[in-house]
Amino acid sequence: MHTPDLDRLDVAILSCLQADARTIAESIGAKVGLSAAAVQRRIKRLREAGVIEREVAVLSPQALGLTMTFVVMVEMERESLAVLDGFRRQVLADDNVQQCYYVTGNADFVLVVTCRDMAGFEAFTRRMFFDNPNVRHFTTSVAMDRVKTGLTLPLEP
Amino acid sequence: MHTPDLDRLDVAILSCLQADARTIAESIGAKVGLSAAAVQRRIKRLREAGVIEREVAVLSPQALGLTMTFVVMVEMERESLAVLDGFRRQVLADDNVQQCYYVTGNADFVLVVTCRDMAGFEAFTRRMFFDNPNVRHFTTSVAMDRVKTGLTLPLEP
DNA sequence: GGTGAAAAGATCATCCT
DNA sequence: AGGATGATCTTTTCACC
Repeated sequence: MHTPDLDRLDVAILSCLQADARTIAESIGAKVGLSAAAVQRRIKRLREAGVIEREVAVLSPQALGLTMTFVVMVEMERESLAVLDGFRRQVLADDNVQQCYYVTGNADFVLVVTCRDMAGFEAFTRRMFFDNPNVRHFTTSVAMDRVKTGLTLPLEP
Repeated sequence: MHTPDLDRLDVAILSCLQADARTIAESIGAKVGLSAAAVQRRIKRLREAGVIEREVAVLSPQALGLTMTFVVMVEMERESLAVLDGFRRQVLADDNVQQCYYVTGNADFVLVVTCRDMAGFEAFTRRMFFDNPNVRHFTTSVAMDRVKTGLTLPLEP
């Protein structure tokens, strides 16, 4: 993915859409000083260029009974490609893993995990860590508050 | 937020919408065995109940030139309510902070930060940490790979 | 929860600068 | 080339069953 030829208008449009993907083209146009049709065309381009990856519904974890969030730092036994790739696949397949980053430093992976309750998290640690001989160590932090739940990217340098 | 009265149909609808918020009611209806109008009505209810918090466009960090992602653990000087709240506000106001969790354990906050480059991250650490006497210590992990970038919540227990 | 008409929005071709 | 205008189709919305 390359060529980010984005002018101020594009940025303004993206800013609207990442706040609310259902904002109609007319409103966006009024805000940025463009006709509705022009806005639509730009949106189409932005979608095709992959700048807008997709449009999704953000669900309330609370409403779904997922009241607990954890941040888990995972350290692997040996950092072989096979081991890392295996864990990666496991992470992608597990619905309780909301996010996963492969990082430098002491830990190898940082996971954000949502669970219904502590029992759910225990079950998660079992299948994810204890049943996996490649996991050397993991450190759990319980999230007391989701201060910011990231979806919006900074559009201006 | 309460009332989680979600039947299988609701869950199926939510599953479609969190994958693609632009899925039209007709397609969803065909998939779950409901008329388009019925699907729309349920979606409206889910929105009003707050189960669907919002619908957003997911933008490509790469296309926006935000090639670097960091996971930062932050430890505050004193855990007074005023200090924590001040930092919270700072985090919410900073566009480079994609996510922030207030957690138990050694660290007080876990941040996911996106930046254009290392210089951008340095500027970030300055305004966020070095210029803040309440920050005792922070540990940075550079994300080499975003294995999973969380938007989908597990809908089935 | 289903059906059908009306309203709203997106899409496309065309013209304009 | 990029942006405005108007016809047309799709999708949502709402009354009613």
